[in-house]
Amino acid sequence: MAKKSIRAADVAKRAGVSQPTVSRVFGVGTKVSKKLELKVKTAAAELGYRPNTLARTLATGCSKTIGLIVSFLENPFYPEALEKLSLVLNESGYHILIFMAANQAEEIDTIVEDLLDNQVDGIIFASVGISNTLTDRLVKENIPLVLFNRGQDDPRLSSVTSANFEGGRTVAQFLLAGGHQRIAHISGWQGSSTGRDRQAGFIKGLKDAGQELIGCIDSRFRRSLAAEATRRLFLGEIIPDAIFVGNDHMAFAVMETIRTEFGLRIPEDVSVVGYDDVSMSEWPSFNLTTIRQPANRMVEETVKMLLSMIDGDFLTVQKLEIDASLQVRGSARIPEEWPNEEF
Amino acid sequence: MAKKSIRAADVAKRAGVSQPTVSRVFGVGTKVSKKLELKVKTAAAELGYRPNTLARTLATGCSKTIGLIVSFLENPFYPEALEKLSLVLNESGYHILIFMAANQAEEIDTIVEDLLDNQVDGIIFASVGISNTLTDRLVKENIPLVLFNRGQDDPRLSSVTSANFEGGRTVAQFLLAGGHQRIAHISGWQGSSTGRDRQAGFIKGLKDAGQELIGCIDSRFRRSLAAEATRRLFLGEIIPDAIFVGNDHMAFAVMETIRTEFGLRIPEDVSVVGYDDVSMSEWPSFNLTTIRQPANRMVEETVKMLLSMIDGDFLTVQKLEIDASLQVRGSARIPEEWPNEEF
DNA sequence: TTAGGTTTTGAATGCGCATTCATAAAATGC
DNA sequence: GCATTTTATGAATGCGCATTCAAAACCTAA
Repeated sequence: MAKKSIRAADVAKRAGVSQPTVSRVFGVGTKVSKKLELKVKTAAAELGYRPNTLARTLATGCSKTIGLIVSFLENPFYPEALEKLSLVLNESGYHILIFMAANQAEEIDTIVEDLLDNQVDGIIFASVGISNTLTDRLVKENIPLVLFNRGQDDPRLSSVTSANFEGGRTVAQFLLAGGHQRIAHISGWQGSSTGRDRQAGFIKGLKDAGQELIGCIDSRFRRSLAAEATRRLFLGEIIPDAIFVGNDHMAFAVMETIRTEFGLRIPEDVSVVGYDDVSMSEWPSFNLTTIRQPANRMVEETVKMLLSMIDGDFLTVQKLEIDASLQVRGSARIPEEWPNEEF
Repeated sequence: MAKKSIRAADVAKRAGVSQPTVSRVFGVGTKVSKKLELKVKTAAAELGYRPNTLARTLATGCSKTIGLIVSFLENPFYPEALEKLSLVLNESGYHILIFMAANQAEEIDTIVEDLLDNQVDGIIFASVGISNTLTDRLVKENIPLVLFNRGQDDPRLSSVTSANFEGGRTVAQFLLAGGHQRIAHISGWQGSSTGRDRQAGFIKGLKDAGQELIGCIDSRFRRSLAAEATRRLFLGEIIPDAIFVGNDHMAFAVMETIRTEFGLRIPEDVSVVGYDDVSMSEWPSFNLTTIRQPANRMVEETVKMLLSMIDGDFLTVQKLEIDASLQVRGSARIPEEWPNEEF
């Protein structure tokens, strides 16, 4: 059907050399005399030759593609990260085989099988967890793997997250400094390290000052659940004067619910703080005070880590936590004495 | 380094058959006696054998992966579409090699080369254009290709869009029926068919009623430009009482600028209508009246079209326009007599 | 029972490239 | 100028699977 593609052998014949020579010209780290190289290159150009990546992969065992499993794409943090990830990986000559996943273990397993069948050189899990048995397999098969924005206890797993615990604590200090007395938390999924750590840090921060949460609801990073949680909080006995929400995506829903369903003002009546600092946070409609999770750096570190694992440096296995600082905007009362470092 | 992988030949030896027999068991449309099939399958299971997709691709010339080039990921329409695309393609047994692109011809060319080197079976361009020379190449090389949410005149190109012209016209009729007198348009990129068609339809709709735009600014689907355009419009001599914005993504910026910078109310002072109906449109903060572009159907049709082209049915080449209806919400004055079909 | 026909199966080959190994060419030393 | 080391090249082989083709096994009918 399609016109037969030109192979290295065709170029070789035209250039009057052997096929391996052509292969060497287009390969990396292989040497050919200037003279032949020129002949080969012109012949290749005349024929419009391009090496077949697949054949190369089959021969070398290295595909220059990495598998990416991502979920929660409705949270703008992930499209943003995805875009950067693509950029950085492409710069390093890697391709991305992408899969969307709900967060079910069996589904992940299937996807990973699929990735392995396709000979990916490494895998990035963006905001998805991995089962123990799957970890066993991947480690045994020596497949480099990094968890992005999600940590797991297993010491064999590398991950890049922000300093979620610290971030949560910072928020607590900020809200306390603002004199809030009735603080609640609408948390991210407690089945995820990010959700747990942010919450734990937050609670710790309150506790250190002798305060306790007046309410804490797991809304699993979902807008609808966050809105529902907000309703429960504001229909309760004690209504909060501050809410820390597990990520920005949910925080927007919380803010809207507070405003439209309860007619309260932000931050006059209620302070809201989020986590992520997605670009939407600075939209005037939200102007959300939030913990800035630097997607750029997280992506860079993720790729760096993965690539060095691919290069065989398994000492790279580590759990990296990127600093996460508070981005003060207008959705939460600003304490008088708060150090105004940001801007 | 990694444990040597088990090949079909290993399974064959263990099952006491030949390698081709194993190949036939795992291939499609190939027959093997029940007896041998069982032996092979148990042997394969015992060894944990999985066929190497790459080798298969090399042998068959069909990779079961499609290349996806996408830009404007900051517009939530595309993450939404991407997610569905992934779902539908995976269901059909296809994988996605994804590339982000700014919209520059040369960059696209490079990406496409890359895709071809990787032997993709087909390509989807999501919201990116394609040059004539590239079209020539792809057509000559017989690479199936579908443009998603972007049309081009070239008769050799397939595309799936919504009925942008009609959509634009509908908005015009809606705003006219609402009695608006000073209507402006902040358009999508006029270098894209979507941007042009929506604008053309809108203008036509106005013209048919004897009205004209009081202002029309190309904001190239970008938030910042849309905000800037809004400022220009509202600082002008005649202040609009209605604005049709080329997509929701920009419309949000327009609404915010109108509210926060000019202190005007929507829809009392100004009506705003968008295009796409991304999920954010129904958030209370925006409650945006907009043209609903059914991502689900568009994705399904795109995949259907692409797959039948891959199956060799090039009669499938066509330009498909999906119906786009108005989703009436609260961001624009609702005419008394407007047929309330939606919900 | 045997000729003719229908399936099944295996040996051989190719997909396009990289790599080992042996040989030829060039460069170096004295 | 010759022996020795270094470098450049080509023939052969393998990556893992699918497919052609011919041989073998199985059926069917008379």
